Amino acid sequence: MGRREHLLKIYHSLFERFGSQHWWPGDTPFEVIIGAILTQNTSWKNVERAIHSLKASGLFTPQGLYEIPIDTLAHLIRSSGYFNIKARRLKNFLSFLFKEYDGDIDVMFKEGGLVLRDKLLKINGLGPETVDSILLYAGGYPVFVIDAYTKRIFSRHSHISTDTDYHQIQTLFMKSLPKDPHLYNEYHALIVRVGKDLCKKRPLCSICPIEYDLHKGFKHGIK
DNA sequence: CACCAGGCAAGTA
DNA sequence: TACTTGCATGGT
Repeated sequence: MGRREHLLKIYHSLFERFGSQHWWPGDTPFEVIIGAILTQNTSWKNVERAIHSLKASGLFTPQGLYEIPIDTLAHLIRSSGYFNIKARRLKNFLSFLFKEYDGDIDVMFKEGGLVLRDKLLKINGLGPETVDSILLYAGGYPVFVIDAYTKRIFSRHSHISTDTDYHQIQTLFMKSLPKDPHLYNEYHALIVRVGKDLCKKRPLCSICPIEYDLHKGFKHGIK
């Protein structure tokens, strides 16, 4: 079985088991972007509280967050942890948004995917996972998001080695799978879903839907 | 009590 | 370049 078929098979078995994950939770692309920054190394539960606080402040708009003092912003997002550094990261993004696109998210997403990705990566505080989450889940670009769960699960199941870096893993998925934002959306969300409990501790969990596929002949990871 | 959560940048050698 | 550390709340 080829890589494409195998990755699709894993996807289908995950989808069959867990169903649609309805990602990204958020009412607007703006909210998705803010959530992507706030959820860095942080549970989504704590991020929800922070977003709730931001909404309650009445300033949950690009303009509102652009204008409030950074200390006030830090206070509002307290529950998401790392609030000082995240307040700065939000400010960095908003400064970029106003400087480049007059504060208009829709205008920003008119940029080509590769161009926008490079620009976002230059913002201090936005790394590859945050940027790709923004592109896929807020902008609808066909970009596969890689995270700690993806690395852990797919290395444990021998599809990649433990030292395969972000870009290599992303390339593996994107070269193998059809360039479909909906597929990338659901696949990443399902990986997070299965990583949260099933694949959490054991090197290979017998009840993990991915393991079933593992012993069917797919042995080559990259490198 | 320890450890983790939908990372990233900065410091050190 | 390759490691290590700081950031910080809230749940288990």
